[in-house]
Amino acid sequence: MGAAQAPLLTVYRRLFRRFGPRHWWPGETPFEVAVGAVLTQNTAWTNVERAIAGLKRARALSPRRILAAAPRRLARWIRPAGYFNLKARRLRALVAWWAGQGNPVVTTRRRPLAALRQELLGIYGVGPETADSILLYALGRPAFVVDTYTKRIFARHGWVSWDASYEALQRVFTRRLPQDAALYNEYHALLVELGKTTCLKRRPKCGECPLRDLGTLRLEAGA
DNA sequence: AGCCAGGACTGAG
DNA sequence: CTCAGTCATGGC
Repeated sequence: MGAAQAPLLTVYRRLFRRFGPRHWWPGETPFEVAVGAVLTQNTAWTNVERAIAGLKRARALSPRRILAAAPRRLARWIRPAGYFNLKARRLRALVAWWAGQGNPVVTTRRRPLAALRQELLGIYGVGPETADSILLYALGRPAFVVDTYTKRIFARHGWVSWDASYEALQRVFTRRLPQDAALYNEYHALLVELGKTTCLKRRPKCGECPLRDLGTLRLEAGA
């Protein structure tokens, strides 16, 4: 530790200076955050907002209402989020788990992070990123969220390999940063902002990237 | 008119 | 295990 974690904190400070606090996750309650985590899978957030608005308009944004709804109806409410049939099923699976826990924010508080993460991964439609998003942004646990932007940004700078696995990429962060939910919260949000505004897929605006001159960090090799 | 978006599951090899 | 195919709307 010590010197090894410095580069990642430097990256963080640069992003924070550029973009400021992101106030993530957009969502009024932990339950809404968890729902959003499923709805946003491979989907633009603006579409997720419409879907959540649809649920609210139908007064259906609660575990009971979602579990009671017919699949068709649930799918119709979340239609703007895309993949609505698929996501209706995934949502139901997650909400069934959520309701079964009582209030997960309270009931999971003392459970080991790794075990809880494994349990989430066992839910239909919950993969690594969705699980970590729920852990971090709904449950306040220090689970670093890795997404396409994270990989693209770090790989494009040559700091990690393009074919690094999710877990490998996550370890780069968790092994070099303090286990701090507030830090992970802001860090991921900042990476998404950089990804949406600057580190674009086809036409990256590398000239505007605040990380441009950081040089070689070799985050994997040193780990 | 494509391309892209805060992925995950499935079946084939 | 790796990997293409699948799922679908809306913005640019």
